[in-house]
Amino acid sequence: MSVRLAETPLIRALPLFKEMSERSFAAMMDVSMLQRFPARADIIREGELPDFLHVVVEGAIDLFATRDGEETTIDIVYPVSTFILAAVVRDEPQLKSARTLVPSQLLMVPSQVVRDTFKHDAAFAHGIVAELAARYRSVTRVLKNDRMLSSAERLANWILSSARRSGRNEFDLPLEKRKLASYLGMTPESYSRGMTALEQYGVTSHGATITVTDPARLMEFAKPALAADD
Amino acid sequence: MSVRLAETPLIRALPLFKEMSERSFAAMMDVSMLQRFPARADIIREGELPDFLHVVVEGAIDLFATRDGEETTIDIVYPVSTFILAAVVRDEPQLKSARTLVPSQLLMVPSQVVRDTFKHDAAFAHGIVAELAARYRSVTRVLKNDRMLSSAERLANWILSSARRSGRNEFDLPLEKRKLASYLGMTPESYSRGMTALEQYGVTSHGATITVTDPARLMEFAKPALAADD
DNA sequence: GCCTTCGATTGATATGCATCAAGCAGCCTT
DNA sequence: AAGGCTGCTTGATGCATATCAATCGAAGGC
Repeated sequence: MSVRLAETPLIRALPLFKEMSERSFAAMMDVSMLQRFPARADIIREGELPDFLHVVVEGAIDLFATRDGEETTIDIVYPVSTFILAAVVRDEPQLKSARTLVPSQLLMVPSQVVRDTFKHDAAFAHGIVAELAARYRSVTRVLKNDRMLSSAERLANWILSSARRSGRNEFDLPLEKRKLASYLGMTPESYSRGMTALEQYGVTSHGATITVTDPARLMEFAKPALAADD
Repeated sequence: MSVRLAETPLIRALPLFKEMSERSFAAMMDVSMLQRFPARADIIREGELPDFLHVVVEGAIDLFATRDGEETTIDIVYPVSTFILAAVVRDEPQLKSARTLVPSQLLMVPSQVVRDTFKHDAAFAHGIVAELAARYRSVTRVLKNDRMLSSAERLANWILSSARRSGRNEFDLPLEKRKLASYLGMTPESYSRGMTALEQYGVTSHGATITVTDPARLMEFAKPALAADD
């Protein structure tokens, strides 16, 4: 049940945990678990109270909402970051479900421990504030994009940020196209058509590889004023 | 420039400020301002760095995003609560603009002071965490509604929460219909048509007064699984 | 009390995107 | 190498909602 500190350098380095005292961190790890899950494993379900704060150590997590059997992907989380922090600190029902996209390793910190620790360790509280604020801004951006951009523009903006993140003009899709489509708030069909539409704006794709051949042209189309900072 | 403590009981009672030490609170008020604005006054503009954390003491604030001259209302804030907290704690550009909807009174706390105080006053840090988490969940809900509900369903859900909040089956619109429409992510025309469509589900409206004549029927239509808690 | 103005409504039309329905291609299995 | 599964693409159609345009109606000014 307990996690050895030797296994945690990546976690310790997270903004959320970096500044907290060695003592609280050790105590927290002592009651946490590091667990492996296969691909497509259900991790948490919408509507339930959060038992654990989760940290993605390895793999990828799909955060999605359900209604009438329909799903929409709200966020996709990669190492090393956390999910359902807000539900944990408020101890309120989760608004999203989570499942692994690929085989993943998760650190699970009992949520009561998170709440207790953040009351006693100021540095941890600051980490939580920074993380929550960043996430808040991120959802806000998604909402703005959904409301004000066409599906092709959202796609273009996503390609631009992915290229920027990778530091190159060519990169591979880190997930299924259908998931990406859902994440961008559109159907797989619309994603596909959007992609062909973007060809005239300096994007080509072969299989899972996307190449930005004319970044300036693409930016002109995407008008990435809204694009990301954090 | 400074705010006298006698003027602040409402602010002091806010979850955000309630638990903090008298000393930090007094110091914070000492460098804050209480200011009145007429209706439709611009308060902050998207893209700028936050100079102040704002608290709506009186009136109503429209938080909106702009693009190509188009606007969409992201949130509407009533007394007594805060806005642009996330941008303040991260000291990053605001993602939304704000303007008064009606004559309003705002408390303005210099953002550097907010950041300093939350480093020294643990109780204030906790308040910020709770507030941020609540807001995060609230945007998440809006996003889910936008993605998964039809415009009429969003409207129905909004009516149900408004009725619940007012404690009665009849209530008055607290703002222009066009603003409400934008807030719900639709045009004024769609709002209007949505309203007539809801008549067969137990809602009538005359002018700015909305009456839920058959709550059960309306709930059946709205399927308010996603509705609010906080 | 009438006129002006601005928002709300209603109607007609347009369009973006979803949905439905086949094809198609890569990949795994045998 | 053949078959079949799965996910991607492409085409045809439909629907929800935006857009455009006109009328209506209430609130405020003169």
